[in-house]
Order: sequence, then C-alpha cells, then structure tokens
Amino acid sequence: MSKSKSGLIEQRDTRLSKIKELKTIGINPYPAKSCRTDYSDTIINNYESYKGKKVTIAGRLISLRKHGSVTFAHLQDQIGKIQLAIGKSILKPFDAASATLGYSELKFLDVGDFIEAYGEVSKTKTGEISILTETVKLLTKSLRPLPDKWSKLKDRELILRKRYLDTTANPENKKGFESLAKMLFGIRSFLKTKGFLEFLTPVLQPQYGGGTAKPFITHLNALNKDFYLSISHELYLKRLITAGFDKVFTIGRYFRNEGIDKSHHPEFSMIETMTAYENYEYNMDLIEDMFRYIAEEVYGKTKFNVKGHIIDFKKSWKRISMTDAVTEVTGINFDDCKSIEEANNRLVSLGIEEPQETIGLALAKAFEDKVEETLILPTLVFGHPIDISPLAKPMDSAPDKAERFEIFIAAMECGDNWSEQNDPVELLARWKANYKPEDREVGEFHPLDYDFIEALEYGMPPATGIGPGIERMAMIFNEQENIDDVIFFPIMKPHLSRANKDIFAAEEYEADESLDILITFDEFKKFILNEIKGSAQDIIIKPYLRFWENKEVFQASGSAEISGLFKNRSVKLAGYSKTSDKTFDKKEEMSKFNDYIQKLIVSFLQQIFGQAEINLSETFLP
RNA sequence: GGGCCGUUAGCUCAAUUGGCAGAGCAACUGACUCUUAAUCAGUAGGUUGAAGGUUCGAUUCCUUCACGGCCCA
Repeated sequence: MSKSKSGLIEQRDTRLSKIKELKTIGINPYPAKSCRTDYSDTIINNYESYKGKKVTIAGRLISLRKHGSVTFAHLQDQIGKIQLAIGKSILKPFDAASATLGYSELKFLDVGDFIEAYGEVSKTKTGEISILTETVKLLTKSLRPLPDKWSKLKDRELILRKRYLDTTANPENKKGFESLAKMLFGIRSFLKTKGFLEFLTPVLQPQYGGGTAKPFITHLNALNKDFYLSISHELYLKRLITAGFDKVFTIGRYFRNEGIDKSHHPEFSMIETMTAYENYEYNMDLIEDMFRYIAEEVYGKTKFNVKGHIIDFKKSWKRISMTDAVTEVTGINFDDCKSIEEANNRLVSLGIEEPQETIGLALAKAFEDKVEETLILPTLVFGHPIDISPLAKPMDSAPDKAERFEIFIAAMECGDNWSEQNDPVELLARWKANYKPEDREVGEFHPLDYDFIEALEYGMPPATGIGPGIERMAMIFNEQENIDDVIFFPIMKPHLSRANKDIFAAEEYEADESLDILITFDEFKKFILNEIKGSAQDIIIKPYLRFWENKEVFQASGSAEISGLFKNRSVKLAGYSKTSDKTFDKKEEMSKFNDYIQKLIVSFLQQIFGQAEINLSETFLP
C-alpha cells in the first residue's frame, strides 16, 4: 500500500495503534454487550428522582475535554446527551478483568467511540447534570473522525450518501425519520380498527401489472426466467379478494425505472388496500379518515405547512368531478362536446395545441394542464374518463366516466383509487385494446396477465382500493419538499473516495457496461487493437465540431461518436483542437475535420473490420 | 433532456487582477483538579474532483469528463 500522509489516514492509523495497545493490556475494543440501565434524557428530565443514584449509560462519545486530573465528556445516546465528569480520584483504577479503564487509559478514547459509563447522578459546580464517573468501558472503537461538531455536516452529497454521519452530528435530523416509522405504525393501527388484514405480496413478479410504468427487469436463475420488480401490488390484492378475504392491505415496495427528481424516486412505498362489497365512495371516506388519524394520533396536530400552504386535515375534503373541476377553473365544459374536433378546439382555446384522440383524453389533458396545479387544499377528484381508466368500472349514471378518484394535496397527486373492474370479458377486451408493445419504451405498455384474468373468471366480488404513497404522505406530514429528506437511503451513484481506495486497497466500483467509453483520438488505434475482439457490423461515426472565442483567440474542438463497436456502448473520441487568431471558416473546418476522421478512423477501421459497413456522417455543430 | 451553480486538509470555509495553497475545529507532543466550542505552547496534515489546453506561471481562464445540487421541460 502506498504511504499517504493524508490527515484521515494518519488519524486512522493512530486509532488503529490504540486498538493494538488496548489488546496488549487485555482490553477488547469491540465487546459484545453493554449493561445500560438508563437513558440520558430520562435522567436529565427527572433529575430530582435520579439525584444521588448510580446509573449506567451507554452511547457515543461526542466531546472530550481533558483538564489535567479532571476530564469532561459528553455521551450521546438515542434520545439525548449527558455530561460525564471523570475525576482522577473518583474513577476506579484500571482492571483488565472487568474491562474498566483507569484514568491514564482515557488516552485510548477518541471522540466517536462508543463507551459505557457508570456513576452517580449529580451536578457540577456550574450546574450541569452529570455522571460522576466511577467506571468507563470501551464498547466500540471508532477509526474515523466525526464531522466537526460545530459546523456539522453541510455537504448535501455527503449527507445523502452517509446519512449516519448527519444523524450523529445533527441528532435532531433523526426526528423526521422517527415520525415516518411511527406513521407506518399509525397506518397499520388505523386499518386494524377498520378490520383490515395485512398481507405480503410478491416483489418479484412474472408479469408487471396494475399500472403503467417502466419496470426493472431481473433474472431468476432457479427458473431461468426474467422477472420484474413490482410496479404495483394491486393484482395480488385482488386475488386475495377472490380468495375470500374482504378487507386486505399491503405496505408494498414499488420500483419504477423512470426519472429521479424532488418528488420521484425509483424505489418507493405505498399503502395499498382492497375492500370487497364497496365502491370508490367508501374509499373517499377511508382516505380522509386515515389522513386525519395520522395527523392526530402520530403528529398530535391537524395543521401542516405543505409547500408554503397551511393545510388543515380536520376539515373535510372537497369532492368534485373532473368535468366540474375543469369547468370551475377554465369555464369550459367538456361534457357538452359532440365531437372530438369540438373538444380539441376547446383545448386550443386553453392554449393546448396537441390534439387528443378522444373527448375523454381531451378532458384529462385539460385537467392535467390547467387544474392540477390549483388543487392546494385536499381535494378528491372523481369521474375520470373511462379512456384513461382501463381497470376501473364505469359509472352507472355516466358510462363514459369511471368510478375513480384521485387525491390532490398542495398540487401533488397523492393517490389513485377506483371501483375495480371485475367483468373478466370486458377487462380482457379493454386490456387488449391497450396492448401496444411499442409503448414499452415509454412505460405505457400493459402486459397481459392471463393468470389474473383467470382468477376474475372464477369471480371477484365488487371491490375497491386506495393507494397513497408513503413518501408523499411523509413529505406532507414532515413538511418536507424534497423526497430525499424522507428516504433515509436515497439512490446515489456508487463512489469510492481516493482515501478509501488506499485504506481498503480497493478498486473503483466496476464500470457500468452500458456507459460510453471516452478516449482521445491519439489513443484510438491502440484502443481498438487492444479492446476489440470479434467482429463489428454497421459502424456509424458521427463527428461534432464546436467553435468558440476566448480572449480574442478562436478555437475549434472536435469529437466523434462511434456506435457499432460494442453491443451496448458507444465510443466517444475527444481531444481534436485547433486555435487561430482569426475567425474560422466553419464550412472549411468541418470538411477538414471530416477528412481527418476519414484518414485516421475510417480507413483504419476498414483494415480491421473488412466486412463491416462503415458510415461516416457529415460533421455536426452541437 | 436543457439552463445555472458547486467540488480546496477528516469537517466547515478562505485565497485580491492568473503570482509562495491558508484558517478554525478534529489530530499529534507537552502543561493544567469543575470544564461548557476549556485554555496555553508547539507539531504535522494537500493529486485544489479527473484529464487536457492557454500561459514564464493555473485553485483562478478555456475544453471535455465524473459526482452532486437548484430551476425548467
């Protein structure tokens, strides 16, 4: 291993040598358990009853102040922190048999270590409640320094990658996650009072159904078959209804291979219910009651600041049909439309130029574009066009509308719910009409799940479900605007720091096979000779040339993208650059660059891959 | 996908117009018996995210890339 003098490695080495020394004097730096009797906050909040009593506390050492023959320290446990006053005359002498450190062995301790302290609860001269420490035991030696205790951790990337450092340096940041855990208990106890049973449904599914989204694909070796990570659990809940359970739910994990932003995460959770013998109106009450229950029972209040709006969950939610909601905001009633042309004309009058295929789609488009953003107070919008609701039952009173509602809070969609279509023939027909494999790429593809249709053919009673997102709920109740602040471990690209490469003697995480390869023009020939094995066909080369001016110097830099050399990767070439004190003739330079590529790349590739078709396109300006 | 911003010691941050890479905390050595971000004296710690370019000289200017953030679609 190369000898680096970086501060981190130096500090780590110091601590490693302390461990070595501790072992030679008979101390195990990583014992198996502690004998904690009390927590810090309990002692501090009940000082009068603790005064004079002996307690054992355990936690992380977060400060250490040596002051000659007296040492002060703070120990942080799950709920708070408390001071240790360690006097040379009070602390018992070193004893290897009981793993008790003596005063001179305190030098082995560092901020960040986990320790156990035993002593009398008292106050110091300055009045701080402290443990007059009689014994100190090391529970876990820490090898790395914690973030600075005053400036804390501020680097957003580091907070997200190493949340444990943030919650150690800023224990108050644990609260939101604690509430989230309690919220899950709250949901469960609420549904228990309503007579629901919780089931676990599969994450690995042979078909993905119950929604439209791009799935993650994985391979099940034992069956030699590709499976999908759940994009929804709904079809399994329906099978449970078929199986004879009337009220079921799951708190499921959902995986959607789509974008990541402030309110979307590839992996998320939903509470999904299914209730037999009821329709969507039952769920309007259920969802409202559930939010009110969580607010009152878990958070002890009903008013929350959601994206700058005060929302009171005590009040009953507005219920409005999609048609009326659109009319309310735009003044246009799409139910009056006699033809799709008329509906599209009305869209144009709203500034929406893209023509829709049906009146229902036009209504949905107007709603999405014009109404959603206005729905601040909790609103239940019902009566979606049947065109966009293939799994829902049509309304008796309006067959072109679905028995369906969506929940909007602070303009966020917080759940989608409907009376489930249980007519297997109708569902199959509707499903086949939507079956477009070419939509697979955009995530609109509905695969057919014949096993589910078969279950429906045996008969599923009328049923309805809700599916609010856990993270969305957490954002509302925790008053957070960023989904990363309610997901303890948000998705991040793996990263190995330089120091860690040294420390662990590790290689960088394996390069993703689908990543493009970037090399310079100079390296190209060598690269091809070394890396390309086998043949290539249909090689496409796209050159790019970029011009800019910098301090009266004119520059041009060229790059090229080559596809067809690897299965899933393209090769990007960079490093062609020219400077001049006059402006370039762009056309001339572009043709020169093409010649350069022709000579360097194309003729070389022709030598190597005689059979391959090589296609060099014109130079592009990016 | 587009635009903007960031990346300097373990952490938090400086570095003037392109001119010797610095501070506080943490660490190391020593002093100190009630401190509260203890104090005092001293020491060490750097691939300035990566590669390339311009320049006598680059943390600073240019290009590309990586990672992250914010805004927009």
